[in-house]
Amino acid sequence: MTDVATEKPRRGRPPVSDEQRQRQRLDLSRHAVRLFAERGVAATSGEQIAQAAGVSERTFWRYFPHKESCVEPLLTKMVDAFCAVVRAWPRELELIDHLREAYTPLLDAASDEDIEAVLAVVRLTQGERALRAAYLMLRERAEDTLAEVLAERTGLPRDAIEVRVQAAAMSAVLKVATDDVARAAADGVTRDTLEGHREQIAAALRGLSQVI
Amino acid sequence: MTDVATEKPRRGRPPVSDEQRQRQRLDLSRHAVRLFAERGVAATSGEQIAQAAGVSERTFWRYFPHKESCVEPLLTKMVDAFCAVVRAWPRELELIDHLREAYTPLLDAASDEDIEAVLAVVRLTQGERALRAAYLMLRERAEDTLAEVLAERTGLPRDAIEVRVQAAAMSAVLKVATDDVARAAADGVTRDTLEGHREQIAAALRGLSQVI
DNA sequence: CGCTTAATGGCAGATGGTGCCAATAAAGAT
DNA sequence: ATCTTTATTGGCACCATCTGCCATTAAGCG
Repeated sequence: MTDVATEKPRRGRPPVSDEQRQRQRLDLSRHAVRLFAERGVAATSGEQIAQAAGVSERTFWRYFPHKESCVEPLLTKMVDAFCAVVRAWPRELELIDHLREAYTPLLDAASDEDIEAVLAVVRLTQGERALRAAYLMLRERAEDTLAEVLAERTGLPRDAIEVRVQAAAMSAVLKVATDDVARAAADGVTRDTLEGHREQIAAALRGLSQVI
Repeated sequence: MTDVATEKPRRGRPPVSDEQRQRQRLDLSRHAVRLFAERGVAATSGEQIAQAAGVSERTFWRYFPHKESCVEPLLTKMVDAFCAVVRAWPRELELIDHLREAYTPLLDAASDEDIEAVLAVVRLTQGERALRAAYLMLRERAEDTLAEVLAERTGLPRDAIEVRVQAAAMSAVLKVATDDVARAAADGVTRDTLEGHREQIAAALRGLSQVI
């Protein structure tokens, strides 16, 4: 066998592409979040979300295992952006400096027109327990990515306690700073609020090194 | 009015004491966790938990708003113990030293005969998504307590970003170390595993200060 | 024992979420 | 164009989760 996935005569309807599926999820996500914000999570039924997005309730439940996971597609945008920046962290630079010059995912409007939506979701998680739980789970998944980067950097094994605790701490920094910027953006996102975010992260990192 | 709650002729059946209620919750909690461990969360219905504890399903749902919150009474034991130790942190001591001599909640069997049960729950949260979410929510609530202590110590306001990020980081340290000790205690809790826990926390704290 | 209030249990009902099957859609083969 | 094959969708039945409502019971007190 030269390639495992090579010889496939491929008959019948092909499965939809992964990007296609993600786009569908994102679309459903947007409708769900809008409804969540308007009337709260408890008062929004899966049927209503499905109807708003123009699909049957049954297929809605196929795209999301739980109602609260509707926030994932939007929230991962932010978390993934942070992880990507950390992954690109050059050895010779201090983290704080690297972030200052590379972490602009919220400013880079060209790369993401959902900024307001993402911040709105983060704000929602501050009041809706179910959404907060989903958010925290997402963050913990992201810790694995951070741990991998840190492991490579320090030469320690991926599951060394130092590595994992540092990853968790970095994640905490982003969490606190993000909560703040989301609150600050409650009434309109201005350039200032977004630029303030980087300074928040910087301040948080400085605060972190003062631990003990 | 000398006291707000003073003049109460108190007629009719008195409400049960708070401790009584907590004990009932803890009892339900133990049954629930045992069933969760035996057959998984999804395969355990509220009705079964109620039956095991000898109450009606209706009153079970009055004690716990969600099935997963059954783990709270046991998990708070551990989180609260940590918070209490941090609260007693004397100004003149390094945190790491204070913890070394004061953080023995898991060793102090006299104060808590549920050690094994607590560790079992932590282990459960590592495989059951729903329980993990409840655990993370609990931890985030505890961050407020930690933030309060840190605020008092540093003189900064309770909601200063440095304070909150340090609280989150401390919480992360405990989380990672606790996950480890729970895993280590998978086959029986020995004195060694428990004493190792303090060293885990120490190692984690050292790792934390190396961030950047 | 009556009176008052709190806790409990039972029942109905909406919502969350899954398994199953029929219907439809999208491709290649004939 | 039609047939065959496979993937997605929708509809339906069904169990579990959780809530509101009311009757019943328990616990105190005069």
